[in-house]
This record gives sequence, structure tokens and C-alpha cells, in this order.
Amino acid sequence: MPDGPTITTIAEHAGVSIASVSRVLNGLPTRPETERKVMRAADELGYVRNAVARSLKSRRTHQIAFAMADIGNPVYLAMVRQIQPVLKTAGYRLVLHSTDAVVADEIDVLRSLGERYVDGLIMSPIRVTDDHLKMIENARAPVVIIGLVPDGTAVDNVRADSREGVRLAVGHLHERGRRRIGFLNGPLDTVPGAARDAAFREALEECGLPYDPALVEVGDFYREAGAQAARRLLERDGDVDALMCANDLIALGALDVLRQYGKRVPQDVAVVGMDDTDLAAASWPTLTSVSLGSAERGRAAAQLLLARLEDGGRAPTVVTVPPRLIVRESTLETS
Amino acid sequence: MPDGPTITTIAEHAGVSIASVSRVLNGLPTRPETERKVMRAADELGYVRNAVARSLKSRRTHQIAFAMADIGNPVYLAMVRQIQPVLKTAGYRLVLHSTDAVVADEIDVLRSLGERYVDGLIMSPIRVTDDHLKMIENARAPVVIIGLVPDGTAVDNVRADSREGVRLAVGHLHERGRRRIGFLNGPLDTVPGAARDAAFREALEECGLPYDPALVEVGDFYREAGAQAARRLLERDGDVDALMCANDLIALGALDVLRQYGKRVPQDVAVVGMDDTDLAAASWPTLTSVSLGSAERGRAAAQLLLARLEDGGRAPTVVTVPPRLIVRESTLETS
DNA sequence: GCCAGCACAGTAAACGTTTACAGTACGGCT
DNA sequence: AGCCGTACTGTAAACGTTTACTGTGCTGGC
Repeated sequence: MPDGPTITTIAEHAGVSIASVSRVLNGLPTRPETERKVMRAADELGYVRNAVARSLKSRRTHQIAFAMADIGNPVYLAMVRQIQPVLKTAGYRLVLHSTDAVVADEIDVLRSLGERYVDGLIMSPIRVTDDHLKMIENARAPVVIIGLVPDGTAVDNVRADSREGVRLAVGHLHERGRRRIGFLNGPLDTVPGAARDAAFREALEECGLPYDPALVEVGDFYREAGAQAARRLLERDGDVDALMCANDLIALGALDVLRQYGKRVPQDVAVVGMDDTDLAAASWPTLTSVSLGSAERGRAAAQLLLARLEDGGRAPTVVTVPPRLIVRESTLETS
Repeated sequence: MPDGPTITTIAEHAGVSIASVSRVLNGLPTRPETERKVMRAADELGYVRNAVARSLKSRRTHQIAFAMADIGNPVYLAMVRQIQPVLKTAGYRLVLHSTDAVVADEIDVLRSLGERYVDGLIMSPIRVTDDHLKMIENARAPVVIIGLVPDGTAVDNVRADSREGVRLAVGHLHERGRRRIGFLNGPLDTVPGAARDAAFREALEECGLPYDPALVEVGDFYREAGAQAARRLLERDGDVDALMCANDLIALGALDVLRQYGKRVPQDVAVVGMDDTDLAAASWPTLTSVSLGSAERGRAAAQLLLARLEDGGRAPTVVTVPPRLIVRESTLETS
């Protein structure tokens, strides 16, 4: 792997100065004769621009980072799938960070922005601490946050409306005659966990149903955790007729357990998931799920970031993506 | 977003030369007094090393690229999930490229290696042309290929054994008494498509079954394409008692169609997928699938690349990951 | 008392670009 | 013929590091 040719090599071969080479390569006005010489030399030597040197001088890396908790989570996957093409067409590369939902790792990513290896960052923190906020506002490069941040935070922000999402789901269950609606949530100290908890209480109230702590279980956002939570709930109260799950993975875990307990879905227990991941359409029975617009949020975040890179002066923007209820077999008696 | 402090700023504040600053920052022997001054200035100013300048001088970017056809494909996802932590612990960042299975895009990624924005590349090309091979062997940075390349190609290579995988699956179907085994494949001009086609013929022969072109359909590796292929097959021949699918997505599409045609799975038709993605365990019925070890292949590729970065002189290595048959409901009558 | 050797610290060059500025050649105008 | 403007091209500095080499002041041995 011998060292490739540099602008200097080309200049020698073409018999011109490195400045001329650079100008030709960048399409600046040049005498046709010179241009030809340079292009010829470049072709013959198989020249490729050194991106690092270029970045150093131009202060642009044409890279953007996306930091999420876990690539395994289909929600983030859906985001990446949208972010990638948007960035690609704008001429940016995508650098991926998986923080495993560890706050210290997220802080680390934020700090590493100072290394200037990317031009900007899209981040979807699962917990938002004051440290985060401070670092985000003072970050050395533009940042877009996917998720809820306190109002007034000076940062571009893309939000899902999980409150409305939970209302849609609970409303749907209520309409279909369900009255003892269980709730399987993720950790309350996470942003989505807290939001969904508050939303669930609200939604019950709107339907005129009482909030019964015995029907609520808190676990984690994984399938196995969902199964465990469902088991705990069923052991305590065999009479639930619906399960609202904070997550499709939790819902899949719940489906497994319901099957073990001989409960028919949806006849005995209706189940609603959240995020409308690919798994929802593939499960048995297919899973009614609240789409929080992961794909749209990803795309919006990428576009916000590009807009800010264009114009650093624009006011921070908040985009809220509306939820949609995708009804499938797990809540439809008739199926 | 004011410009951050550089090594020069720190040198001024600490009253030393930039060389000393650099030495302290890199842990080279320094008088304690000097070290203290530098560290203090660095802390006060919130200094962060500029990764770009560093890379230019050191010729290391600590970035590695992974190029795949489509992040949406759970197989690649499984790879990314393994690659990411391996690289992270070794101090490398992950740059993602999605080529949409367009050969020109893959060539582009290969060429862009000359820009030296990464130290190495892991690539999983879906079609391997001579152009690819030539560029891969002459690449300006170490490359690891996930997938089949011609024997003797001078490149680190991680392979699945889809031949053996198909044999496992067909053998399993045969053992369970299936005799009219259909085959839903992806494009024959792709590496996996061609390999699976050859393997299917071989496997039938081993079982003493005839190869019947009427039982074979070629489509694409997507769910919808799988559904269409299944439909074509069923319209032509209502008597298949098993479907071997080149892919879990194809298998899911086939399950949809079988349901529409009133065929029970597995009683009337047994179905086997391939890749053992998350979807296989979530589907209805759960899907028997051949695991080609996507996760292991990802991890192996990352490790091979790291090994080569350590020692550029080592001989090209080929790692073959053995397949495993994961039996689930879609082939088990008793369920 | 002198010099060798040591332990640092500083100077400057280099990595490969981009770009401000200075220089040159030439054609056309007066 | 002299001058000016035009249209380039070349020189050199800069981006922020790392590092080879040179310099300096001290310690210790004779």
C-alpha cells in the first residue's frame, strides 16, 4: 500500500504549481492548457483528494454523527434509514455512535464534538440531565436532539407526541369496550417512560376510567422485560382485558406470556404496542401499535441539521411529529 | 460557537512551547512543574484535541467504514450490532455507508478510501464484479469482505456457508416427510442468490429428490417480492408441501400468501427461512430459519480488520462461519 | 575548574490542502 | 512607444498537530 500521489506530485508531473493544481481540481477559472495538463497528470497518477488535509484547512469534515442508545432497537434503525439518505444526498457521511443508554457515554459523545471530526450531531438521549443540556447548548458543533427537552432549551429539537399517542391507544381500547386496561411501561427516569406514564393517567381520566396502580407495571424497554412485567401483572390480577405497552418489544414479550397463560388475543386481552416497528406487522397475532413516526423524526432531524449548517444563525426550531394508531389483529375481535 | 482553544493558546497561557504542550498531552516525559502548568491551562480553557489535525499528521483517523446494501435489512443490522462494540473498544469510530446494492456506489466507496478519511473498510457487496476485485486488491486501505469472493483473491474474507445452510434446511424438510419442496430465491446474479440456487440443486440430489423447475421462483430479497413469488408458484402448482426461502423476508411474504390461499403452516406447507433474523421469532407461526451467523460474521470481520491494522503484513485470512438450523413452528407439525 | 552527559524545553519542519497576495505576459489603447 | 487592464500563474502562509533536531542549564566525575 504505497503512499498515494499528492497535489505536489501532480504539480511536478504537470509542470505547474500546487496552487494551479488545487484550482483546477476545484473548478476555478484556469487556462484550458493548464487544466488539461493537470487533469492528465491526475488521471495518470490516480490522484484522490486527501479528505483529512482538506478538512483541516476548510474546517468542514462532511461527516455527521448520529448517537443513539442501541442500534438493535428498531426505532433507531428506522431513524438511521431515513437519516442516511438525506445526509448522503447532501454530501455528508454518517458516523454512528451507540451509547447503550449510558449517560456518561452520551456526555462523551458531546464532548468529543470538540475534536471536530464531525460537522454536526443528531442525538436521541434516553435520559436528559442538566449536564446534557448544558453541554448541548454549548456544544462546539450544531446539535439536533430527537426527543423531549425542556421548553426554552436553545436547541433544534424533534419530538414525538407520545402523550397523544397513548391517548389514541387508550381511547381505541376504551371504544372497543375494554375497561380494565393494564399498562406495561419502561423506566420512569427515562424521558419516554415518564412521558408515557403521565399520558396514561391522563388518557384514563379522559375515558372516565380510574387509575389503578395494580394494573401498572414498570420494567424496561426490552422483550424479556416486557414478558416479566406481564407475568407480574397477570399473577396479581387475572382480570385485565387489555394491555397498553410502552413499546413494541414489551408488547411482544406480553404476547408470549399471554399465550403461556392461555389468554386469547384479542378475545380475552387486547394488546397495543408502541413505535409501530417491523415486528408489529410480523407478530402473531399482528400487533396494533401507535406509530410515533420514527422515520419522519429521523428525516426531520437530518433536515434540521442541514438547515442549521447552512445558516448557523436561525432560531432553534421544534418539530413535533404527530402519532398515528395502526390497528391490527391484536385489538380486533372480528379477526 | 466561538473557535475552541488550540495547542498554541494553551502554550501561551502556560508560558511554554507548543511542543511541551503536545508532549504533556501525549504523556511523554516532562518535568512535573511543566506538566502541571499545561494541564491547568488545558483544563481552564476546556481544551479538546483536534482530531483532524491529529489525523493529518499521524495518518490515522481512528475511523472504520462499513458498507452494506441496505441498513433496513436485519442481516446487516445484526452485523452492525456486533461490529460497533468491537470497533468502539478498540478506539475506532464507525462510518456507515448504504449502497442500495448499486454497484457504482460500492465502487465509489472503494475509491473514496483514497481520501483516507478511514483507516479501513468492511464491505458486504451483493454483487462481486471484476472491477470490485481489482479495486479491492489495490485499495489504499485495508479491506475486509463479508461474502463470497473467488478463491485466491488477496483479501481478508468472512464467509457464510449457505450451501451447507440450504442442505440443512432441505434435509430437515425431507426428514419430516416433505417431497415437493418449492424454492423461492433472490436474483441469480447476486452472490447469495447464485450460491443458494446451486446449493438447492445439490441438496435435492442428496435427498434423492428430482429438481423440478416448476417449483422454483426467482424474485428479490424483499417481503413483497417473496409474496409475489409465492403467489406465482402456488398458481402454477397447488401441491407443494414445503417452501425453502432464500431469506426470512421472502419467507414472511410467503407466509402471508399461504394464509390467503387457506394453506395451513406447517400442516399443509412447511416453510423455512434463512438468516434467522428477529422477524423469524416474531412471526406467525414462528419461522424455522437457517442462521448464517450474521452476528458472528460481523464480529469476525471487525476482528480481522483490527488484526490487519496491527500488522499489515499478515497473510489474507478466510473465516467461514458455519450455519445452524433453528427449528420453529413453521416446520413442526406437532405445534 | 573543566568537560561530559543528562534531562529537559524550544525551534522548526512536516502532514496535504486552500487561498490571499504578488508577479508576469500579453493585447489593446492612446 | 508607453501604459493599463486582463487573465492567469506562482509563492507562501495557514489550518492544528507531532516530532526530529538543536539548545540550554545542571550535575557529577576527574
